[in-house]
Amino acid sequence: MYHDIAEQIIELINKGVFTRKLPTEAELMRRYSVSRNTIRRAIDLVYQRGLIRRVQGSGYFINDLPNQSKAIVNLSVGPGETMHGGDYHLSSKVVTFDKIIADATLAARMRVDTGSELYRIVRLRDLDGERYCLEEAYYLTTIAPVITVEAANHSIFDFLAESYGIRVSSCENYIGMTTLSPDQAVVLQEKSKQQFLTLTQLNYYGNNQVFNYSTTIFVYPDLRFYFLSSHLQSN
Amino acid sequence: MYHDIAEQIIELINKGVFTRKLPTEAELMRRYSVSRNTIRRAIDLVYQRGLIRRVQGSGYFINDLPNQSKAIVNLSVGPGETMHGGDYHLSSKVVTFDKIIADATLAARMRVDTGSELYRIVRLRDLDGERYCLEEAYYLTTIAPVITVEAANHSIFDFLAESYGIRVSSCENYIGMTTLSPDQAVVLQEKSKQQFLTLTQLNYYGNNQVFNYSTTIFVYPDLRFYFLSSHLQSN
DNA sequence: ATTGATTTGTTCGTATGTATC
DNA sequence: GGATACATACGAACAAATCAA
Repeated sequence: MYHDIAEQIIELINKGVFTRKLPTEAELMRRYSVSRNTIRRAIDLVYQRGLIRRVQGSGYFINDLPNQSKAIVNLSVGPGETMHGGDYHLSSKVVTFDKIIADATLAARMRVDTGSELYRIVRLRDLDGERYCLEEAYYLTTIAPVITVEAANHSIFDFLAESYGIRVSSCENYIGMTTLSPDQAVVLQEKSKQQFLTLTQLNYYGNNQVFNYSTTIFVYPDLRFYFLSSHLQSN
Repeated sequence: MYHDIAEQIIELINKGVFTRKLPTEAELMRRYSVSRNTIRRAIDLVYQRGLIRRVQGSGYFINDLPNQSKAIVNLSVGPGETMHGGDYHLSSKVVTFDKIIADATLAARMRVDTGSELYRIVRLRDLDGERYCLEEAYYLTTIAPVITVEAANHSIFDFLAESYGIRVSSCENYIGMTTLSPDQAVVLQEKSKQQFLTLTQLNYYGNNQVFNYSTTIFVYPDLRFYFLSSHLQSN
């Protein structure tokens, strides 16, 4: 339930219903007819998404991300809706779609046995008509025996959720830089010497297993990754 | 209290006392003589640091970050102890240390008034003797009237905590790429055409105000930023 | 400047649900 | 099916920071 409440609050923030602050806990309790604990858990989720700051004695303040950059990818939120703001269109074109056998390095990265069968899906993605990224993703066929081409052209995660009830529980993220391989340079029509931001993600299925490994190369100009981190306070 | 318990658990993970899994909640309750709620809150913090995965009915599994890269910066943890693992030495050499007046763009980024007085501290940092990063940081003098050179050569955040009781509550992070300015190229002894990873951070003081703004350029080879994100599950 | 009300933070207890083993 | 282990939800009390009269 607190998940639902969190989503509703997030939607109200994105719609601009809540601007500077959230309502107080007491008011949210009345609004949703739940206990304080439940409201606070919902607010935790909103907070973890990097949308608010919490100030004891004062309230919950909504973060207004400054436009330092044309495009800001919010990595605190789930896959598929990473762009900050909301009004944009992300399209996909499948470049490669086949089954492969995991070699030693790929198996190590995905923490599965060498020889495991994997779907390989390479997609070229555009953001509002402009070239956005090249994504190379691997899925364990033992977990998702069938993935359709339609799904690959839209949202694979949505497909997996609907068909197999697979939901991502947590995701490890690695950000770095890389140059393009000759193949990638051709597909992306970019120079092979230039450096690009890359995001490597390891998605965990509920049963404590990696089911997806992906590396995404971003060619969108002046891109920024955003996320909020909260800190432990020793005393 | 759950902060302290979280730190102890984290230390036990880093020391290798807990390897594959954490003890069960029930056992941790006994061990620390606290209620289940408190243990769960502590575990929440460990989880948010990206150190464990949670699996209902089974337990808490410790993440073992693979060595994809020579250096992995864990951004889920606080400033000053960002490197994964623990056994390393980060040294600082102050390049610039003065007071300046915020111009329009800097003021906008820090969300303060134009004309606010700021400390500017530029530091060159080495990791285990190897050139690591160039950090340009700004601090509001209204919040920290005096910052010593000694502090700048060591940990400014520790200094602020001890002297003024300032603790970071939350931190916005922006990751991108940049080329070096001529000055920066000279200081770093790098080519001005090359691209480098940059991390821009906005640290919030408890009272809902930005007190620190910094941009760090990383020149360490093959660096990766790591963090864990958890996802909302709609149903 | 102090007090009092408001608002979030922490901790306890309890009960029930759900996934895993 | 039963036991174990984590997830969710309610209620209650007090602490601590903030804010306004």
